[in-house]
Amino acid sequence: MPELPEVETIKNDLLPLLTGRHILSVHLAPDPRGSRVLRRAPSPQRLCLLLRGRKILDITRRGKYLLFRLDNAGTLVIHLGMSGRLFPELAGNPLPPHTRIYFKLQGKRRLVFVDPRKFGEVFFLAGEEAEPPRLGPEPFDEDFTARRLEKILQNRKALIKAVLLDQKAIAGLGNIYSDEVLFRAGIHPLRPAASLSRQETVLLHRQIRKVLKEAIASRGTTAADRGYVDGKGLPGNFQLRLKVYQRHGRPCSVCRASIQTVRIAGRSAHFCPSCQPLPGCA
DNA sequence: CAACCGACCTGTTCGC
DNA sequence: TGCGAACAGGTCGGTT
Repeated sequence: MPELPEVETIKNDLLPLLTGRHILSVHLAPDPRGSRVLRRAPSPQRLCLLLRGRKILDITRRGKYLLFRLDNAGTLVIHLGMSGRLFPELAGNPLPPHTRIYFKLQGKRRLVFVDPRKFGEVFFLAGEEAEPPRLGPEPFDEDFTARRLEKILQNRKALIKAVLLDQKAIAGLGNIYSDEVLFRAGIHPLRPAASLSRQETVLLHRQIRKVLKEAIASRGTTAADRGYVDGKGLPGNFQLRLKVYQRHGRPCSVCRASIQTVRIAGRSAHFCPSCQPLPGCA
């Protein structure tokens, strides 16, 4: 569930604590069904070999992925999945429940990856600027223009909500922020992506950046049923600013209409039927 | 290839 | 009150 703002917050928290430090060793928690956390990694032994003794030069983010740049021209990649938490803590403390992997670091800390639902993943990519494949443009990159978004939407047959969730189209949006962005742009989630006007596309582009920026400033969203915490173990604040997500049946903060839910692309989409009208429907 | 759907996973919520 | 069913969702892989 951590989406772009949550991953960005964690990255910013970890950056001053971890850059310049060495990874002393890698430890995999025993798992009776095999280690799902390394399902895409080379192999536990090979990963250990690649990481042991490496210095963390920098930490960056691409979409929802955290990228640890290492001094062997390689990149340790971590995706938090639905329930993943990543935080440094003092060695010697008991490992938290659902710890999948941890890294002993230079100094008295270790970096712990906790993930109850096992959707998260750790792997290694060769290359100084390697990044996970098949990701669309980064919302804050210069080349993500309204024009580029227009091209992305025009070529799609899917609904706008489904396209916003597709990481190959745009990287970083998940269910929370796609709902919130559509609300602020006044666009119904069931609209076909290709049906948006130029004006609507420009508005959507603006709101993607605006909502993500606000959410980063609020240190992410810790929703009712979600255990997101930042790199310091603290919850975010953006849940206080949500307009539609998980507000089914409650009054819209703008027009007081009842927030509704519809199923799209296997996800629940929340929207205001009055602020986000569907053309052709009364 | 784009679109769609089931599988993965477990803590929480819902319904009888 | 209790217990099982349903739900939550990011990504992958298989199918159409």
